[in-house]
Amino acid sequence: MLDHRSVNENLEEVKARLAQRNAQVDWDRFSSLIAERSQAIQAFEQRRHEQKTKSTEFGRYARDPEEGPKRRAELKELSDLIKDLEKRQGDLEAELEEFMLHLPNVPHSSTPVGGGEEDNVVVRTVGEPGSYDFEPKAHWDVGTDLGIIDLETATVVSGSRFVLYRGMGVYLELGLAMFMLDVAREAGYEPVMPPYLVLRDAMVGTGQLPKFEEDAFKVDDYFMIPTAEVPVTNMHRQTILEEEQLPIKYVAYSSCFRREAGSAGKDTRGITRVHQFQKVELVKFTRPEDSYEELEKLTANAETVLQRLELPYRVSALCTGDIGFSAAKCYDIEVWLPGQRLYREISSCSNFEDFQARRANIRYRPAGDKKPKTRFVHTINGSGLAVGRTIVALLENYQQADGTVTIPPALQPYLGGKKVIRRGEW
RNA sequence: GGAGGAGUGGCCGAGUGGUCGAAGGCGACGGUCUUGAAAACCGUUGACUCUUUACGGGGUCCGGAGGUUCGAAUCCUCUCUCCUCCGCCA
Repeated sequence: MLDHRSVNENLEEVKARLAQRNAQVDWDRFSSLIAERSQAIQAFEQRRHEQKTKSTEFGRYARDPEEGPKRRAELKELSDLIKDLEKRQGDLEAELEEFMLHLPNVPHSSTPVGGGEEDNVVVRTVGEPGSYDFEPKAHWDVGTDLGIIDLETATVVSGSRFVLYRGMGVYLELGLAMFMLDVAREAGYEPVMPPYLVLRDAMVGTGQLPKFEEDAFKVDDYFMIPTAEVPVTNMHRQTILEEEQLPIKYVAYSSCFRREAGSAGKDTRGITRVHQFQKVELVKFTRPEDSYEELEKLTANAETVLQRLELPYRVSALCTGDIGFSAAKCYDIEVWLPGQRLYREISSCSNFEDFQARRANIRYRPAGDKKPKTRFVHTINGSGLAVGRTIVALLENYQQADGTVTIPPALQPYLGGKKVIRRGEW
């Protein structure tokens, strides 16, 4: 959420910046809300002050047969008026809050300006796509032939857009997760396994709600997490941290659940877009002045996984038209998939600045000075990595002509020393 | 699920209708004293928000929401969380 005061102070600039990300905003409504709210608050507070003064004074006259009833009646009238004023103030504040919750974040100055995916900027390409003396297959063929990905059975059990891993597919999933956790641990992240069901407030805190409710699965009053970013970022909601604690770094392993509303027909083959997948997520809480440096580091931490797995990839800076609702800056890490001959997103690393912190009310107290005012932290997160898509990348990049898949050395210790995945072996 | 109990400032803990944002203690910070430190003593010490160039002046918040009242930390209703006992359970 943006701060309505600073938006109001920099109105023209914010208008222009949000227009770059194609946000439709009723700015006239914003301006009138600001004015009405301020007016309502002042009216209420003025009367409230009057009431406090007179009520205290009333104590002296309460039992006076002359003054008592007279003053009581007068105060009753004032009290009724105040109730109306208070309600009006509350209504306006709620309306402004609702308005602000629907505004996306302002893109950072380093975010490329552009209308859509085609305007994203590749900032680096790492590793060379391998060469194959046969036609590399897509992962759905490789995985199905090996018997480690069973899409047909998943459909029987749960319908479309689900995956069922079996045999070595299971160990691949868990081994990769452990490997990624270790990479993050080396970089100083504390491991977390969060709840998969969260309160509505948590979803509002990280920006999934109220605007994107149709994207989430709901169970009773709970929401199923679309990413561990939600429970992990909200670990510190409504709290004031000490500056010495920052940066706080967590790595979480969790399943993620997404409706994939609005992506009908997109990526229907294979396991790149399913309703449930697992992901290792990196989350940081930092001082504002450090957040962009920390974003670079976090992105590098995610890249380490690909480098050790020796998978070719590239990193793109998303443009203003393609960036997520809550993000000010975002890098996508895309892994090369020879079977499909394309780069596919495997991680998305974003700096939200204080956008989430303001929603979830996550602050810190600067060290040093006598009476430091609390400030909002900056939050950063990124996948490190999406496990399912990493399996996709391994299957497509390490497939052999005979249908087997070799396991990169860095991962072998996590798979009991196994070097090759063969059909029927687990 | 049933029966009790409890939620107050960074922490502990008083406070059952008015002058309470809230005693007292601890902690932290500043100062006096000291060669230095400790002790002692004095002082400061919540968040948010409106208004103001500034100085300042208001308002809100005692788990949350609503209600009663001229006036609520205090009374009422609902709700959330935690603790104890019983039941159930991976």
